[in-house]
Amino acid sequence: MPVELSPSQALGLWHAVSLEQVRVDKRDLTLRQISILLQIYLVPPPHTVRGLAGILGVTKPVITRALDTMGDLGLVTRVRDERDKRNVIIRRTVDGALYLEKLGDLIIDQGRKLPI
Amino acid sequence: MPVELSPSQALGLWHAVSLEQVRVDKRDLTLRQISILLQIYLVPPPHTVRGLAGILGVTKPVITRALDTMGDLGLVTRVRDERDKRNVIIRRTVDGALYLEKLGDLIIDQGRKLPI
DNA sequence: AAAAATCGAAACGCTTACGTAACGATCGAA
DNA sequence: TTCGATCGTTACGTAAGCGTTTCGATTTTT
Repeated sequence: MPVELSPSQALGLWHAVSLEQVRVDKRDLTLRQISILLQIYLVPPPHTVRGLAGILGVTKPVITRALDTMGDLGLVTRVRDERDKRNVIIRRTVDGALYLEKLGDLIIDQGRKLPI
Repeated sequence: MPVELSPSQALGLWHAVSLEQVRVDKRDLTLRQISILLQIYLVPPPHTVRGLAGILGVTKPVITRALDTMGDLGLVTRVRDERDKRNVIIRRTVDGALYLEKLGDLIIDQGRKLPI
């Protein structure tokens, strides 16, 4: 059941959500960080640094730094993989789930408010 | 004619669009920058630094810096207001319009691809 | 057991962003 | 005309981002 959007609806939705998110939340995540966060929470685990780097098309240090920052913000955690100790498994947190839950609500709300 | 989205559709859409935008475009704009860009292009002018700062709920230097960066990227331009020379009018550019047009297409495409 | 491959992180120098405070330029009112 | 208010920018020190390269730890291969 796809979602059909007009050009004005598409950008209008992005506009309203981005604006409200900026107003509500002090944390100014980059698009990369948001992508990582959504990937971790919407796609079944396990998630590794290398895997995320490949999916986003960026280098590994980019992922490491994003995880550092979002870790400080409490949005994700890292745990060593005990089966292969070279790997690090990225795990979800309650705060991260809450952050995305609010974002989802925001998208739904702003979608309802769209004109035309 | 509002857009009705389920929670999974809302976050799924955001996920797919963010991910693809990161992959396609090297410029990693922050949510603040994207908000400014959309505000400039979707809301009738004139746009001033102070006005944008008020709308986003941030300080003026934040806007100035975002305009510096996006100006370097060719996404916006600034012109002195001749009627009141204290003001600066932020103007759209061809590249900026192109950037948002592609983003709009991406949102529409990913909306169509949404499952459920 | 030794060598090669792989993982994530750290180091490097540089760029961009932040918040707060101060700035010069300009306008409006006293 | 002078004084205060308002505009956007700059300056300051700090934090976080980048790409590239190197690193230690671990696993796999030979």
